[in-house]
This record gives sequence, C-alpha cells and structure tokens, in this order.
Amino acid sequence: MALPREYETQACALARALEVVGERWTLLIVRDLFFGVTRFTDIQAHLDVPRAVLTARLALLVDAGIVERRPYAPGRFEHVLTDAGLELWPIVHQLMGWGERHLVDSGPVRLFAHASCGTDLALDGGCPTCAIVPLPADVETRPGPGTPSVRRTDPISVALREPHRLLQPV
Amino acid sequence: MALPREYETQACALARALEVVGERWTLLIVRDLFFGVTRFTDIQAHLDVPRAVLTARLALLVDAGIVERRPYAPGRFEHVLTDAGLELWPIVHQLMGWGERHLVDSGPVRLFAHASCGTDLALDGGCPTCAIVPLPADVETRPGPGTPSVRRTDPISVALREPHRLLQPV
DNA sequence: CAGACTTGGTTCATTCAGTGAACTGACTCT
DNA sequence: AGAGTCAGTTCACTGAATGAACCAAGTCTG
Repeated sequence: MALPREYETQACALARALEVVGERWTLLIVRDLFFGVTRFTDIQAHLDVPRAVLTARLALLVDAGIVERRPYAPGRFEHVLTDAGLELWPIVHQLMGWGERHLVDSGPVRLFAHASCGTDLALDGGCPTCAIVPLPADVETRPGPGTPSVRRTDPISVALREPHRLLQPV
Repeated sequence: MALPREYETQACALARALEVVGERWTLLIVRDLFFGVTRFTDIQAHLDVPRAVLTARLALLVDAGIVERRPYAPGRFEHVLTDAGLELWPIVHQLMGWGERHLVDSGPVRLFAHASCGTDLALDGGCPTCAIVPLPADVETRPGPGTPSVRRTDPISVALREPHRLLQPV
C-alpha cells in the first residue's frame, strides 16, 4: 500500500523504522502517548499540530501496529501504545536526553525516576540503584530546573507540570 | 536564526532534538557517517538523496555541532561526527533494532558485535560478555541473514557487505 | 427540549519543502 | 588538451504541511 514517506531503496531497518516514526510530529505524538495524553483533542491542543496531520499520523501509527485506537465512550477514542509502541520508550528517552545535553543550556527540562525506588534514571534509561531498565509504566516523570520561562497554559501542559507516572492518563 | 523545521511551542528537549535530527534523510545520513561513508558523493550515491537536500542537511548538522566538515585534499571534504554526533549511536542502534524486530520479517538485516571480544551486542547496545556499552569505534558491523534479495550495486553498498568497524572510512 | 458546547474529525486554498534533471567550476589524471 | 571526478547550485515541478473554516454526533444546561 506504500507508506507516505518511503526510503524504498534503502535495505536498512533504520529506513523502515523512519518510514513509520520518522515523519514530522510523529515522535512528539508518541511522546505524548507515553505521557498519558491519549485523546485527539488533548494531543492537538498540547502540540499545536494541525488536525489533518494528527489524523493522518494517528492512522499511520495504528496501521503500523504501534498504537491502538479504542472507544471509551460513544464517539470518543483513546490512543494507547501497543507492545511495539512501548518498545520505543528507550529511543524517545535517549533522544530526549541527548537533546538536554547538547541543545538545551538551562539544565534538564524534564526528569525521569524509577517509580519503585525513586532513583533518577541514568543516561541509558536504567535505574542505577536497582540495576535494571524499568518499563515505562514504572517510570515517574517530573519537570526539571531547565523548564523554560514562557510556560504554556493549556490544561495538558499545566497537568504535566505535576509529577506523574508514564502511561497514566492525565 | 531559526532552524528550518521548528517545534517552537514545545518546551521538551525532544522537540529540540527533532529540530536537528528529525528531518527527512538526516538520521540516514548520520547512519552513513557511523558506517564510515563520509564524502558528499558517496553519501549521495548510497542514499539516493537529492543533492540539494544533502547539502542542506550536512550544513545543518555542521551548524548544530554534530558533524565536522574538513578538507582532506583541495576541493575535497570529509564529514566526521563530533563527540555530540557520536552520542547519537545508541539512538541510531536502538531505532535500527526496533525496526528489525517490528518492521522486518526476514531476520536481522545487519548485525553489530563488540570488536574487542566478538560478542554480538544486546538490544540495549551493550556487550553481554564484557558488561559494558562499547563506543561506536569499538563496534564491528556485518550484514545479517535478512539482507534483501534486491541488492544495490553501487560501490558503497558493495563495500558495506564486508564486515568492518564503525567510523572506519570505507 | 432547545440551544450551546465538546469531541473528533474533513475540506480547501496557500505556503513551503522535497525531487530530479541539468548545469557549473575547481581540480586531477592521462 | 580533453575527459573525468567531486561538490556543489539552479530551477521547474510536485507533494506535503499549514491554518482557517466547516461539520456531525453526542452531551450538558436552563
């Protein structure tokens, strides 16, 4: 059927992965799903992504088996990460960490801790105390000292300024 | 100065990171740099990326401090990853692994081993034998059993079918 | 029970980025 | 001198992103 943005001449699995999660907005949408932002309207308001793009991206993610779209009330849907989607957590976490280290100069914007023991996660996503790599459901996130001066005031952004577990609906 | 594709309303470091490495082709170019493909013409031939795009992406990567462009002969340049660029290795490796597991059905397209001990790397990029995460310069890559039937015949693709160390010029 | 509001979209005109082919100019090789 | 290579630039065309407007189903409010 042909994915929208193809790298068809590339044999590499990286090209396949980027066809699914490499488009503009897609990884930010996935991040929001990890943060527990699961409803169309909430994601749209939080990311300022054009509705048409959000529709297309969610459909692609569902097609690719990364997201499940399921009704929770008549005409209402929530988008939850599948197992394949949850496995994107290390990538999202590391990319965030890389951005903190090299692109942000005001200190970490967001911190992640192993919920079971409270220890902040290492660069590779592992818990230094427990010597394991916690699953996203066992990770708690909170804003760090690098939070920018201009703060968004939409309800989702405000809710995300409180510590909470990943995947827990906001 | 404004990066080309901005996610300006997003505070998250992920948005900053994606402004630099989230554009079409960029991460494939970075992968080629890890594979030791460093010359403009070689990257262009290997990826089939439009020259204008490659020019723009390399300039952006240099601007962002991820790549250093240096002459090795009059009018000839090689592009080498800086320390910040080298730190993208876990992300590139994990995204490749994720693609292998969920998007490719013919087995691994490419394998990575710890050059010092010969052990294949685990999912998280670590060496199970040595219990460390090898630096990219200490990783050897070779094609896996999932290599596709239609093989590219450009010299770079052919050269990359031989085992070789990352960052070692092809 | 009418009217307003919320949710989750679609449509459309405009803008912007990606594509591919052709062209260029510096340098090298024979 | 002429051909070839490298590293681009230019340009016309296409396709995707944007943002505003519109819409329909379901829910809440007076």
